[in-house]
Amino acid sequence: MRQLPVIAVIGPTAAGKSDLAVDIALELGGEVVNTDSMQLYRGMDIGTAKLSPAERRGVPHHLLDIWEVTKAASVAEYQSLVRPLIDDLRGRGVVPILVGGSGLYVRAALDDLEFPGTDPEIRTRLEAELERAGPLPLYERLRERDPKAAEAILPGNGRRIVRALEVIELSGRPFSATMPSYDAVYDSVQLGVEVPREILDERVAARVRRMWEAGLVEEVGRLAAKGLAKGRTASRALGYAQVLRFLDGEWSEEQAMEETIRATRRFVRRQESWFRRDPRVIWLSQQAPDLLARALTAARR
RNA sequence: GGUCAGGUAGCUCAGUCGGUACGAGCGUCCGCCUGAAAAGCGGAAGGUCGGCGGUUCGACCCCGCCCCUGACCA
Repeated sequence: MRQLPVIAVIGPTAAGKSDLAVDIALELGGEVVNTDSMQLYRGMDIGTAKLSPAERRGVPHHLLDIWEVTKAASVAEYQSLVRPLIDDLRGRGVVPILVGGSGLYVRAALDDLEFPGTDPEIRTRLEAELERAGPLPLYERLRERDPKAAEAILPGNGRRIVRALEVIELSGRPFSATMPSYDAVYDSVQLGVEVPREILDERVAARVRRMWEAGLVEEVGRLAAKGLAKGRTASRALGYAQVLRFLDGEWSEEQAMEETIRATRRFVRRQESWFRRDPRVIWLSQQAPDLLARALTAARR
């Protein structure tokens, strides 16, 4: 019997990916693999809309709750965890069903992406320079050393410029040598869950309000005690960043909630434009009554 | 009823001592980004400057009347 492809359920926040993934898993005897950068954090449950154990309906979920909030997220590290996991599942004849809205993480799992390494010393030095002189001098240097990379990165994007220069210095090769492609390493199918924008925006607002009712503020308070504010990435997560500002007295609670809705909407737009450009994605309307059937058809091709 | 303040981009507001609105932030739309990707970066579209008259070569800016909003007085 032919092995089923790796399935990835992608799409914007609040589109209904997690539930569909469980549906598919139950149908195919698969297991779920998280591709969401923030659900990797332990204790970040309400704000990341992590499925509760009951909602997982007995389907094993992998790569949830593996990082402390003080840990800085890293795609490269994520890749080193997810690849062996996928291999293991396939080895057992289990269909891996990836779910999550972190586009780069999905690519890191599925595609032939290599992350050239990092060096704290170089990184620190470049970041200090960025702080001191702004992005332009760094950008000029990048243009000299790697014109192709400079073309892909905008002059004001300090963070990306620093990373490119770091890679060049570290590897002695141009950053552009390892730039992305759409070459998959697995036989895979990406299912994009699509929701009309107006409806999605409403779902986002409703979901954020529900998070508040479910105790997001208390959750953030608990994580704050564990050093959330010091976490370079976790403290920036949608909802968490805003509640931290509320807890600091900078914003009212109402304001924190409104800002969370606004920021989530912006995020949704970015997710859509990221996923839209990948021609391999098979888009399915979340509204279709036979969504699961369509998803299974697409998965079996 | 009176006094004062104000009516400029979808929203909140700058601005022009009369010479084609340099507007800004937010929102909207579009896009970019390989070790922070729920982060980071960029581009675009939006205005007959409350209405009607008047003064002027020329008014969003001056004058008159009107409408609307807010505060205060009665």
